[in-house]
Amino acid sequence: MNIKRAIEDLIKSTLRDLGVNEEVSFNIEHPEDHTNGDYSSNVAMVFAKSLQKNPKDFALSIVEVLKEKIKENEHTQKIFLDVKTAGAGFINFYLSPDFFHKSIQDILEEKDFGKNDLFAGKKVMIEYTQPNPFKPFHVGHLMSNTIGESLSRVIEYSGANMIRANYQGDVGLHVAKAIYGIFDKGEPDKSLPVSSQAQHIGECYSYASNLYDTDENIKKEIDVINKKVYERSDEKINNIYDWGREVTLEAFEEIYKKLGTKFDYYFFESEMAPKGEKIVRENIGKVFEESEGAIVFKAEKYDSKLHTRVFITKALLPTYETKEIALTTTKFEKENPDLSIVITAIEQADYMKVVEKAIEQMYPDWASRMKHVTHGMMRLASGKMSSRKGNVITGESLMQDSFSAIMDILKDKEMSQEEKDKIASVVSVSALKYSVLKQSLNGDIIFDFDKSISFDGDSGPYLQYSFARASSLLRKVNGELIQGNLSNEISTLERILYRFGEVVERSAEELAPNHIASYLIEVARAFNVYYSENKIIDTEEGTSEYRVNLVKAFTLVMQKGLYLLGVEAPEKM
RNA sequence: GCACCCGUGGUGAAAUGGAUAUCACAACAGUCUUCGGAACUGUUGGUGGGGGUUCGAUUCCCUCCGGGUGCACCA
Repeated sequence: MNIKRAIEDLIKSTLRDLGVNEEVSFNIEHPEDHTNGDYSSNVAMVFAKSLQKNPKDFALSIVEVLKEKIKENEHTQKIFLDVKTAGAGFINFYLSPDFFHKSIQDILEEKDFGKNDLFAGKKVMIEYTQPNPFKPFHVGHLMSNTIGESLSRVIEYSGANMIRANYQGDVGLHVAKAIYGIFDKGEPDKSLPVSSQAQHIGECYSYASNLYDTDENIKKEIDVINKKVYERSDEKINNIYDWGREVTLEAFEEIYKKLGTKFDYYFFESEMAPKGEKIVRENIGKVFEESEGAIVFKAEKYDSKLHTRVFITKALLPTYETKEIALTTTKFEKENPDLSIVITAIEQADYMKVVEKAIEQMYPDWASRMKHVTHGMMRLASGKMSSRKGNVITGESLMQDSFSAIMDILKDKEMSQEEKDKIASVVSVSALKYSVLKQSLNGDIIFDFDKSISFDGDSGPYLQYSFARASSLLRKVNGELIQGNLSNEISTLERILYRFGEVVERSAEELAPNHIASYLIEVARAFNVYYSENKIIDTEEGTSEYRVNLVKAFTLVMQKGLYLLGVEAPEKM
């Protein structure tokens, strides 16, 4: 049952009864302090002004009618304990113990508790991660992947048919740099795991990249390699290219597996260039124009805040912008999604607006279904991370360090090595993902290694720990359970578990996973407090069935919530 | 220079225009015969400056200051 919607309906019908026909939006929210009710509405204050009434008085008359309506219906009579006014004109709704007890039962019984239909019947394509073969998989990619996977799950849970896509840059100058570096520093030992080989290639890239900026002759050599890669005219280069592309892509695949992502589509820049170029050339004079020898799109003609960008260089090479057009049209031709989301760091924001404006001129219907979601940059204290300069923390090394730190904690626990590996992997991924997802997407993340793998307080492992603790508890329950009288004292845990669905819906609506993360922290805290204050398994008095159900409901919500963040819920850790 | 994003305790963050601004880390003080201490309880400390809109502003508008990102042939 959707209690929030029920309250909204009650208020609306009350307003009609009072002769208020205006359509003004009002809030229904949870007061921070539950002594102010489980739900609270500002409806009286919102309408007071236009109706020229005193908000407190108006609130009182609304409450009077509300109470009548609640009494009229047996169902609502059971749900609400009280409705009253407070403060400047708030109307506060107090839910009954009955409601809370029933809500625990609902969580246990409803198969997809917390689901909503915001995206019901919609096909949504989402593109995220976008690493480049021959370059390291750095923490920025980890961030994009984490956000993309979580959003995918949230939208999916809101009813959509999700299609996950990745776009990888397998052509361009960075490839030539890496190949030059491999020529100079040698190939890695091919018996090593692909991740080590990929790491070597990444180092070769950074090495050559520095030389490219500082040594004029080497720059020329790399430019020659770049041309040869493009033409596929040199067998030796082709061999290295084919091997390097495969190895780095395989290494990415291992990372995706650890992170729990599986893509339905892999798009490559190499496939997009010819198609994009054709589209751009066909629209010269209509959308694009020649300027200084290049083919450009003057976006400022359509929107003064945008700027001109080059789509085909005067050396006749298609740019990233052109490939993006091909990528977009390919997506719509293949899947025709109702919504096409692309997730990148915010540095791409203006670039993407220009490209979207160009697409709008040619394919207005598709353009209207595009949505660019940006997130802040991962930053180090020392400044921006750049794989070009080599001052990156790779996603791989970070995951490894996090893994080792957890192995250290597990070393004295009694479990098999295999079990420890599994747990360390699941917990380390959650530590990293949570540190990204707990905050809103805007704004940079100041990257602090110790905090990103912190295991207590506001962290992913804290969530998992509380889940494992509850699971352990449930394993120990045996024997006859006592029905007993249910208490009228309602714990914080009971007061927030039923809100899960509201939080998921809000996250889907705003495309903001951080709401789920902060909700889960509240839930975990509430559980840990409940746990410390209440005896669940009671060998003397007997174990209460309701308490066991409450713990069960907690594990179900936590498990589903962790899933939506892209994290597993281990029963032991 | 222009555009966009961001300024919240010492640090990192939360808060849909609402009530006494919420957490975590750090610091300090407790809980330890534990249904799993990766836990629980408590203390100290905060909205960059100035205007405006509003019954009410961390939130919206203007301005200044500070940080980040982008602005023609890279991706």
